[in-house]
Amino acid sequence: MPELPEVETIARSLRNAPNLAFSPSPGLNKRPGVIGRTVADVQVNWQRSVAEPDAPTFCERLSGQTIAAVKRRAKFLVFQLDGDWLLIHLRMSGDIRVEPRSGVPLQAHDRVIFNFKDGARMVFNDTRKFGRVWLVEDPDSILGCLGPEPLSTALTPEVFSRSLLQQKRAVKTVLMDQKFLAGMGNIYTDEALHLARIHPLERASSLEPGRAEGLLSAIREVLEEGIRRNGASIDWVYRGGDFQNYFRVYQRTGENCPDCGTKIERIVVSQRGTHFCPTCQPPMIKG
DNA sequence: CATCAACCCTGAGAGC
DNA sequence: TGCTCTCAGGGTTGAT
Repeated sequence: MPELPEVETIARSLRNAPNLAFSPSPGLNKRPGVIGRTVADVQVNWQRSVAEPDAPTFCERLSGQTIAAVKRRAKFLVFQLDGDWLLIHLRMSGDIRVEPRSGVPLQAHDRVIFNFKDGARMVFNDTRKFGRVWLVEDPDSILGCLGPEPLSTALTPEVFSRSLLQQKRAVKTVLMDQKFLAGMGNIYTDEALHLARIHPLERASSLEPGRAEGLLSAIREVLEEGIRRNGASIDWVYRGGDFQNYFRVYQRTGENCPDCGTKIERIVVSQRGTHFCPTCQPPMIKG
């Protein structure tokens, strides 16, 4: 599922020069981007993929607007247009393609198709239909409640530690709370907790400053490695990344811990499959 | 406020 | 081989 590194990878490819040639399987840095392209019309194949406004208004208002910039905030793709902002959340199975409008057939699960005036199109494909698109005047109406970006220098170890100390919930639950920290998902949370040698069920408030700082470093390390490897390609959505080959614990239940060899265990935390090493990440002894 | 379960969906994988 | 069944999973919503 796309988390911060996957969305960042897609955002970067969308910022590539728009005049690159379309070819069957180009590397991520050779795919044509969308900056400067103008929307001609929009086709919605699944109404519920459009969160706001209603689908007909969404299509009508987008027509004629030009993409000025593409950014990422948390797991959102953020497109700055002429007056409005287009937001896309890929959720579990969403993906974005940029391709020619003619000569290339649409695919199964193509939900929203943005046709550009220059003959290209951007396609939002989403097998499980969990993803959403928004068209809003003020992006903060959707993004305003998000917590800090984990890679931002504004998030200092001191700030992070102080925030954790105020949270009684399990540390994994807290890290995945988008209001607390923006962009972490199940994969990178499990990976970061293993790297930091912290049990996923430990109360966040029990992490003293030293371990909180270690946790922030681990979060940044796994996110940066994910971005460096162009994200992870799993859930049958191939995005060109290969971080899935370097998971320490995620979906490795019963396999050996890369650090100590103990069998990786799986539990459920906040309704999410959670993978950890019982030796490297021992439960806190209350005292 | 914290916690928890249901919900939205599809297809992979298991079981038969 | 092919059918049916179970389940994962991000984020939202509603119940406890």
